[in-house]
Amino acid sequence: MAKRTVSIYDIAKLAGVSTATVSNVLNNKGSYSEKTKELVLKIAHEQGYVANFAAKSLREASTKTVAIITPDVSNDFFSNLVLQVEGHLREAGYSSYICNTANDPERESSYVFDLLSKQVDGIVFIGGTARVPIEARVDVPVVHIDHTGRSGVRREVFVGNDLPRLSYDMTATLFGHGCKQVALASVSASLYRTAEHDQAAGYYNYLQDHGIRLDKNLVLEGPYRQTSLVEAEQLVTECLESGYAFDGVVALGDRVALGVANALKKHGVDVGREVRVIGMDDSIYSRISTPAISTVNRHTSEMAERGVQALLALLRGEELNESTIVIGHEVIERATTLGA
Amino acid sequence: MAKRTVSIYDIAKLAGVSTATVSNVLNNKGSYSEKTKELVLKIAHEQGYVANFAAKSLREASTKTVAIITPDVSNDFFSNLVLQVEGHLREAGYSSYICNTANDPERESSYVFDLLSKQVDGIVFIGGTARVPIEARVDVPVVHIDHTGRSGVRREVFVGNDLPRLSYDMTATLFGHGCKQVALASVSASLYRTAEHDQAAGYYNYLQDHGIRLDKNLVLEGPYRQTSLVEAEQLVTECLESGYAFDGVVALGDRVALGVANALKKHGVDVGREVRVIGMDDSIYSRISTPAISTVNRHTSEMAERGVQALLALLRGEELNESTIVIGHEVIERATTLGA
DNA sequence: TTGAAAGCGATACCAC
DNA sequence: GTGGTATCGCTTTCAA
Repeated sequence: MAKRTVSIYDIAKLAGVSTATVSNVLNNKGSYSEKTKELVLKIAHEQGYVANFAAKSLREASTKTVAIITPDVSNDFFSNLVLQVEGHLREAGYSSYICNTANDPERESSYVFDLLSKQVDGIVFIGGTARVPIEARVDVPVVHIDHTGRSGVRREVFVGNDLPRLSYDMTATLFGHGCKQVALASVSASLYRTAEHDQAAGYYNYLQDHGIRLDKNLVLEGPYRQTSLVEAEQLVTECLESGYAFDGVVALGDRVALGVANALKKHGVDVGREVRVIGMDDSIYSRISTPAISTVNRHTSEMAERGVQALLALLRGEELNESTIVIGHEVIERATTLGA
Repeated sequence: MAKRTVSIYDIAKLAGVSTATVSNVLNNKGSYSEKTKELVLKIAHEQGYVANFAAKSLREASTKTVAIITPDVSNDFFSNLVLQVEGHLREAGYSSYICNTANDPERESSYVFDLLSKQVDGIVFIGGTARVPIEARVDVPVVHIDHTGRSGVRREVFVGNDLPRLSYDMTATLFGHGCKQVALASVSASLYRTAEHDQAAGYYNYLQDHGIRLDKNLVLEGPYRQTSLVEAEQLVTECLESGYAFDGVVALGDRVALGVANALKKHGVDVGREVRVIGMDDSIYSRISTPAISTVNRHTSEMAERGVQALLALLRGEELNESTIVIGHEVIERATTLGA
């Protein structure tokens, strides 16, 4: 701790060699004698040398860092994706900035500028909008995971489920159990409706395909005010107290489903028999609640993996032949639809 | 997009001024005429200029960035802390690296080296160990939130609850309700036992203070294998099936408490009346489960706030007169102890 | 008010 | 196998 910071230059002087040689040794590049190598390494270690990342990045015009931008890391659907993406990137030698926008579009765009300044090599959006500020000249590759909408960036790829189909399957599951009046429950931030819109589509499509008349009183939509759980509970309570009847609920999210189930339970409804409920995400919420909530596994591991694969390919400068990667999904039935 | 990247030099040339002036204008420093300012700003905007952070950091030997190291961002106790810390830092003009160690000590120490290389201005540890690798010459300030154990860093401060006292209060709550046989349930990674050790202490202390004999069969400790919830469920099940009786459980964590409650419910026990359970963290789990779980609010907002305050003070070069900041806590009683 | 130039730490080309 | 040196983009003295 003699000097404020020990640089490659200090090592060079101490070892009696040039900075070029030190750099070579430290990076396993070029050529040097075994003897020099050992000496340099020894001194570097003794001095507690740590490479200055800023200098390296400046010189190389690359940071080996990518940004992961997500609306809410405290939501475990997103946090799991973030963690997996981060893990795969790490294996590939990339560090990640994890950026939480708290569903705030302004923050999302301010992050983009900030990250551009930080010279990230790529950006991964998880959830939220695909709203890259147009003034921002993003020329790094961008991957959108569970995202909808275009952003106008040159090199970008979308990875996610077929959302209309996913909710179609949810709806079909309920009708398949003999439900006659199926409600839709959705809680979302108004500014971020694109994904919810796609998700709701499957519900509408199913009704249409089967000649079932849409009852707008059974479309329970609310803003994301407090937590989706509480919000959903309220929506269902209001609906019940208005006297509307239903025997099935397609809930766009497990937390929403949990809120729905809670409201029903409080009204003495036997969830799973009298009213069937299906959520989406296969989160821990759906597993721990009683009764256990039927849901849809969205194959997030695959999303993360394919997303990172695509990003790495773009980073390598490869051209991708598909700009949209569709990930499968799977309905998981539990007590709230099986009634077991 | 004519050039690969537009630098301060390009702006200077276009505006017919020097880089020094451009730098001044862009940073509101030094002095310049209103006219120059407007011209520079206009050109910078036109060219889509974005400051190169690496160059700036290199020059200033400061990154205005701090690292937040945490064992598990998918645990909402930690993720909430992380988010709050990040928010406060952001307000103070600092960016954050969020680093997830996945409870892996190797990763924790590799992060430290990595971050040192990235020239972070400070480090915030949340949860986990306080194990800063001794070979690492950390001379940036370090704040430990909900952490125990010293690390040997020069400028560091600890912020957290009085854990022995916290669990003492939990235990007291159960005995206060007339419980006679109170068990302790704890799930933790063996490598990270320091915090759990402190937490368990309160339970032991209470028994000792009140002349209650410790029954080791009622100490339910398990490793963190799958999830603490499942693990706890298993521990309690085993205990019940071995024929040990208890009428109260101090669970070190809400997820643990939830697992305990689930196991009891499955065995037909009326949780809250026959057996009282108290968890810790006041997480969403304790609120959404039925019956609602009694818990301890650990004042995480205050932890985050005081922690960041301390870090900022250290960053400013101030000397702190206290190296340990104790945050209060509060028992929140719900159905699992009130039996309502 | 403005500018010339040094220097932060690392890399890489090109001589030797 | 080794070393001198220009360079990345920016900030900051010190002069003008």
